[in-house]
Amino acid sequence: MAETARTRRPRRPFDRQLGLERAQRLFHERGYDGVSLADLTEALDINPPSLYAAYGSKAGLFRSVLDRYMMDQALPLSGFFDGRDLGDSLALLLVSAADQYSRYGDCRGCLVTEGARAADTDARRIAQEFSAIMNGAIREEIIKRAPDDADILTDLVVTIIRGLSASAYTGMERSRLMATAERAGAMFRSINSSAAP
Amino acid sequence: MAETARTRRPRRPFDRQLGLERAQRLFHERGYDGVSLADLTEALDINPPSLYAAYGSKAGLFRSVLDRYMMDQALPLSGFFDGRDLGDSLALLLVSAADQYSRYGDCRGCLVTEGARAADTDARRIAQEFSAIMNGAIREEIIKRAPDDADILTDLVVTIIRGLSASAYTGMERSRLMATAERAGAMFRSINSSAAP
DNA sequence: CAAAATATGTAGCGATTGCTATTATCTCCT
DNA sequence: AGGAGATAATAGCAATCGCTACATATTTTG
Repeated sequence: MAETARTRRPRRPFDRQLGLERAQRLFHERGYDGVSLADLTEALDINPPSLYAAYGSKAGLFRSVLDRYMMDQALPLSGFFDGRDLGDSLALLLVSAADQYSRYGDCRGCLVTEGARAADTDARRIAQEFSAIMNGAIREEIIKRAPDDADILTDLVVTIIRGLSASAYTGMERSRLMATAERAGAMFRSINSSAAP
Repeated sequence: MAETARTRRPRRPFDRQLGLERAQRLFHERGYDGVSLADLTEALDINPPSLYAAYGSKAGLFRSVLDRYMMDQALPLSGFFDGRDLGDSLALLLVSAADQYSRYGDCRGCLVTEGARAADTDARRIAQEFSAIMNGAIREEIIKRAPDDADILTDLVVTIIRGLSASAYTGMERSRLMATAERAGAMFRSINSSAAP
């Protein structure tokens, strides 16, 4: 071809880990549907073919991002539950979630929870896989302490966590979110006295 | 013009109220971002110019839909609060929300709450306007009964409602959602004994 | 009954979507 | 140094996005 490009700009292989980091930030700030390929390639400073070679697709990149997110942002569940009674553990879980969901400036809420209702079918399915893993892990901890109430308690905790994520994502300020989680947690502390039907 | 169309199909003015109904269903099932103009014009059985003449834009149609939704699906707040103590009122509010969010087949969760985190900027802003109205109304009822705790209690109830909407929207089955709301409500019933700091 | 006003259907706009065929450049290995 | 293989950039694909100019049909009005 005639090759207009004397302006062509060769480069060294890009850092895929750094790319994941930047993509995570974007997805977290704007949600899967709110981020376009163009946004991603610009943020990672690469061209579309590189992105596809590295991550397979936009949804594939999202999956890799969620993997990374689960690795280094997943709440240390067993740490919450060890050496505390169930009510205190669940309270701590809620407060920790609220803390994380409002700690990082524009990356509010839970990336997985919010991703689970993307309009894009693939992204939603992927996020819901991760969501099921998280919820299953919570259930496993609860079932050890309250086998009879594990299902309902898990549903309740997970639902409140989803609420915290939603409130964080839609802009509730950090201090109020934390107070909300504290208050919700306080209700769990009386769990042993009010749990029995 | 040459006019290929002897197949052209004239019609009477379309029913805008019925159009709103069908659009509401679509937005509720798939979310704002998940519904395209093509989806809408097909569902309403009209052409794009008619949609724009009637509702102004996709976002304008969404606003009209939310208006309609608030009119005939808004929970009868004052009914919940009259003649009950605050804990019972809030419990009833949660259970009623869960009931509504899981009652209508594929239209799960709260249209306003879910709309408030659309990727589309306009849709999000519009839904958040309505959300603020709803939350304000809840706060007004609470403030009459517990002026000192109104802010935190409102945040807590609203956050749990958001969680119920999220759980419903992402597919939690009705019986479990209802049980979750019941359980969350039960925690509010002890509110008078545990509310004071 | 004809003209004005209103609302429709046809067709397609420019922009953006996620994605890829092809080509140029780099690194590595002998 | 020079060829082989890997990885990047250019350019642009078909499809869809929200939306609109224009012509045709219907309804209302004088």
